[in-house]
Amino acid sequence: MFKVISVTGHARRGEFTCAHGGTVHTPVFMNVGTQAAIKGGVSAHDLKAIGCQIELSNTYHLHLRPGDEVVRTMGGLHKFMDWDGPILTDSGGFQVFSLAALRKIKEEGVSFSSHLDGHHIFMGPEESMQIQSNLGSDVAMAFDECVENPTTHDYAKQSCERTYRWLERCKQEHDRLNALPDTVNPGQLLFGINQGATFPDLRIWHMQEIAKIDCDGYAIGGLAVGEETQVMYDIIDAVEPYMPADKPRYLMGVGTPSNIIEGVARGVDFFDCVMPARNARHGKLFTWHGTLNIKNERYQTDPLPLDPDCDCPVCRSFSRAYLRHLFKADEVLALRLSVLHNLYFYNQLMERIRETLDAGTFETFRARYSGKLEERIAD
RNA sequence: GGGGGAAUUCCCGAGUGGCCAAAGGGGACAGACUGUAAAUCUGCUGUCUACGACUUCGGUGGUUCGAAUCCACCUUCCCCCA
Repeated sequence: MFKVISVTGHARRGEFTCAHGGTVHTPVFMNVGTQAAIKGGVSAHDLKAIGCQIELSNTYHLHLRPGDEVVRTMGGLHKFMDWDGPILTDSGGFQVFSLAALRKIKEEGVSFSSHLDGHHIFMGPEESMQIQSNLGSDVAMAFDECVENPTTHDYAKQSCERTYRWLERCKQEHDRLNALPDTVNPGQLLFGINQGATFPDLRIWHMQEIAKIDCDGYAIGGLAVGEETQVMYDIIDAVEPYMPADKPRYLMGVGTPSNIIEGVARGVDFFDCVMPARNARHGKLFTWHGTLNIKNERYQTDPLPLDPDCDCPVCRSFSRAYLRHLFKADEVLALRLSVLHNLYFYNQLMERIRETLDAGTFETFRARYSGKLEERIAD
């Protein structure tokens, strides 16, 4: 269920509820735990402490390991990872893009060579739905093709027409599985995904078509894959008027803090991105004053917390000098603390966005921070 | 006391006459990262008035058109025998 509480320009405040957890307040950032774990040694238990409302896991990866049947046997993803909040599963569509060298696309679906051992895997709309049903996530994503950038209009057209046909099959299979007596999560929702590369005409056509299929939410996929940032914003602007206003909107895989602020301003409700976790593991940390690379020599004897304006568990306790030391000494704690901080920052960013939307000061917030939060911290 | 071996750029370690400012690791320094094949990948690591020049391979002195590489002595370290 989704309810729009208020609209400021195009930006929306909303409430989302699903089979698990309480109310998800949107706009929201989904914390990414691809393999039922946040990389860097962060467990589902830690998610609460860093303000995570909803977690995201991956169909392809969990199908390969441990296997969705295993997860089903263990009672579903929520029990398996001991997270009782909402879980959205990505469909494997992104792996059609990221594992391009290892797959072949046909109308029926996609053949992959497992990146783990090379064995043959077939995944089409039905398989993706079955796996996500076994995982028991709260939101299943439609199986789509995330097209690489750049591409031709011809290919993008052919691809998003196929993705449309795949959504019809996803919807049918999803409804069938949800109705089975022993399904893991009968309340599982389905989100459709808009494609069309960087071509507004295809994007709009595709959005209009998938809106006719009754999904519980709609995502914009295939962006932030190498195109200029402004192109991404332009596509969102073009598609947004055609997205059902009463359904949640999810901008997949995005993005930087500024991308998120700009996405919210354009009417997006859900985001997810590996960036905060991956950058954290690589020592690049977000603060309200800009980014910093904690491994840099300048922090060797810096007694300040990562961000003096952050009240996350890491900033409350540890100095930059200590964090830097942990990185230089290859301690896994460096990864854990950094990931906790960056995810807290992202979750806090969303909270500030929601607060300023409620207070009517979002545009001030946007003007102050959009385009700024990725810049290197000033001395 | 006798015999043998070794000293290379921050570290380890290749290199035994020109293709050597010197392989390869490591470390240091810096950068990238957008629905995670990423605790990964990339660059850089003698000096400079920098597509060229200069100074380096324990020290000094030789041989040679040319030496990190050959010779002599010196210094330091390691191993074996007493």
